Amino acid sequence: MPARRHPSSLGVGGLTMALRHAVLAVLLDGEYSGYQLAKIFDVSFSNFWYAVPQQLYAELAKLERAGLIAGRQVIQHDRPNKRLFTVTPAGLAELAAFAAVPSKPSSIREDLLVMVQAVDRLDPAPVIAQLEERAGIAAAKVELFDRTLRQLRGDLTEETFLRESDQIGPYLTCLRGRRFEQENREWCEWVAALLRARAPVPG
Amino acid sequence: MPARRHPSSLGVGGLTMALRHAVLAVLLDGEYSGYQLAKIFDVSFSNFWYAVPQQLYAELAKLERAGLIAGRQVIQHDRPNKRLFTVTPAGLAELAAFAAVPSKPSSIREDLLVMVQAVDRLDPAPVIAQLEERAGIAAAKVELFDRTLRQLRGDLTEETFLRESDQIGPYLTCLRGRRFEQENREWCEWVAALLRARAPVPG
DNA sequence: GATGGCATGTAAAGGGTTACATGATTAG
DNA sequence: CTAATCATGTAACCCTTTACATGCCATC
Repeated sequence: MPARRHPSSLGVGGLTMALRHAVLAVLLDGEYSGYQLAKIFDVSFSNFWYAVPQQLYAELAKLERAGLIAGRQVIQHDRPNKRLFTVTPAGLAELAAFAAVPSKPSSIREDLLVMVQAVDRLDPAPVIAQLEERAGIAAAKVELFDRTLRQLRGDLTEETFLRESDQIGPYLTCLRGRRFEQENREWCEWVAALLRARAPVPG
Repeated sequence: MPARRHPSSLGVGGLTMALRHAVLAVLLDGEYSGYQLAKIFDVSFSNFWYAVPQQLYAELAKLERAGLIAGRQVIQHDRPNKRLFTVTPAGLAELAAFAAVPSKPSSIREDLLVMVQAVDRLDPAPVIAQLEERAGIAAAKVELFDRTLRQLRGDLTEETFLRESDQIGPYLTCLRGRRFEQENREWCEWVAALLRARAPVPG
């Protein structure tokens, strides 16, 4: 049986490039360096994708080799030099092709939910502690997203902004992030209170 | 040069076995075969983790070798034989250790959000189509979860069930899944309508 | 005799996480 | 002098995904 293999193309034919399109989408907003992207994709800030710096530097290199982004060196005297990247026409075409293909719903995979699933047979105390901590983290993200939303829409009301601005994509994804974290917060607080009421723990 | 390392190492012999604990948590509810687990972890059913059958068979083999679960052969005459697995005391201890370690928030990684992020520079029509399709999928999952919740609580009201049952973990995670899908549905519908209003498309 | 559900895997490729590594400049 | 921020990577390992593979039984 001859194994049919794809020549592991560095070029554009790939089907499931995960990070690739997220980076392209962010770079549509403007020029960024790997370091700046790392902050945008940081777990405590990202509203639609998460990645660590190492991933981003590797992906930027691949994207540049594939001609989907172009980098330019920026000499700085007060700090280390950096390279800023922009999306090329080929990169925009790649994004358009990506958006035309039906996407699969993302997997839910959350360690905290695994713990809650098993909580009937475990000591609830550490689970309660983690739920309460997570509720706090979620609340902080809600506030962060609210600040980001205010900044994005400037002086306009949300309604006006969404009707007239030509850059609403980041606003819409930020709104989704806000809703998710708000739900997360409410659920964590509610479950923590419930578990506390059932099996009171000191502290 | 001796180790110059960050003080942020968590210390606990940190292997990040991802699926492992999810499987253990589900097997706490009772005996299941790989095939049955595959249905529970299926994308269209799972409320807190998602995995394909191949992953599960591999993980079950590893868990059994590690002594965290025990399998027993069940001879069937009307259909192929199967192996049912249960959690061993060592497996329960592993879960308890897992629950005691602070968990990190899960990454948000959603192709559809990447498309919305970039929608200002793309043809909105396919994005709108996908948002509407996703809203329908989310609505179906909400209904599925509602049926599951009713089944889990039986004749009891939710309040009574949550106060008195000794198996509320699966119910709580299912509630989280329901909330997530409901949010998803509302956001997708809202964004689709907004994009339609801004750039009317035929159809 | 074809389809569909039950039941269990192997192999290869792709993507993500962790650990390790380097070096500049500014603020305290 | 120390820490923090800026800036960029490499390497190894682990996890996930996709494709391939097998075989039984019941029903239509």
